[in-house]
Amino acid sequence: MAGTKVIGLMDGLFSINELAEAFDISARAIRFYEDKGLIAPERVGSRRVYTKRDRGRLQLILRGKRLGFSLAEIREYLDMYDQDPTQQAQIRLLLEKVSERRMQLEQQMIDIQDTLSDLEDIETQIKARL
Amino acid sequence: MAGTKVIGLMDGLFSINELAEAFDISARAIRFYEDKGLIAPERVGSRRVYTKRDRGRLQLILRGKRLGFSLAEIREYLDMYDQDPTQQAQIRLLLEKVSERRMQLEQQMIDIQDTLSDLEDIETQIKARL
DNA sequence: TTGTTAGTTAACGTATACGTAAAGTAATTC
DNA sequence: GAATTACTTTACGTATACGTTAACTAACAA
Repeated sequence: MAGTKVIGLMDGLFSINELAEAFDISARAIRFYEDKGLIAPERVGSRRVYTKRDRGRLQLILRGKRLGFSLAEIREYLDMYDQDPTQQAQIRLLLEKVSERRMQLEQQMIDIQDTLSDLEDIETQIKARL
Repeated sequence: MAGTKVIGLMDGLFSINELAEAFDISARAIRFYEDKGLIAPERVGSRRVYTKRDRGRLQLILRGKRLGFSLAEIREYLDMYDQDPTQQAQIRLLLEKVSERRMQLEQQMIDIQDTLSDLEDIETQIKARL
């Protein structure tokens, strides 16, 4: 079973390598996310087959990573999405985390500015010596 | 020698714990940075004594960390600052790195926006059910 | 003199997120 | 039927950034 074409996998279905390529990550990474319970594709024989929904989850995983959340945290939020979306308490918790992250980003922006301005000073000094 | 007050340490001089407290990091972390060659305080006996300049370096280290640079990278840039500041090539390299980081931050901002907007959708749906 | 405090070095331990073989299997191609 | 392709599971390895004892030392207070 493993190592076959599975004939295009039908519409809206993807192989692990298709997703890996699409998102520019390794297949190993995707399997790792599965190990950690973040995603659970169906199997055709032993091979993983991903639906559009799985693809969407993967996208959320990657967004979470870019935001600096750990896989464990991302897992919690994915589970949250799966459950009844009326669980307001959890949504508030997520809102809090996102807002924390936003503050961090704002600090980082300041750091970038400070660094750039240090660099400008140096460049100015260099030019002054010429 | 170790375990003394060192009588305020004079003006503009700091103990490891003073710096740890000031920057809200552990003394262990500061020693770790020293191990990695990012900072090199003088000793009075066996105890570390930090000057204002050391303090400045520490601040740069922490800024670098907030920007997502590894300690190894930060070390390179600190070394750069130490050397002749006319080494334009290195400054350009740093400018590149900072600019890369800026792009990442911009992506993160987009991710934050996307996440917030997902959350808004959920909240809207919740309210619609009431 | 005995604590107490504030430090020291040395070294093993920990978490996260994969990378990287190694060895095997199944379907398709030649 | 042999080779190739595209997977699969298992499991050890790696990098980063410290945390955490453990055992020791020196100055000062009581």
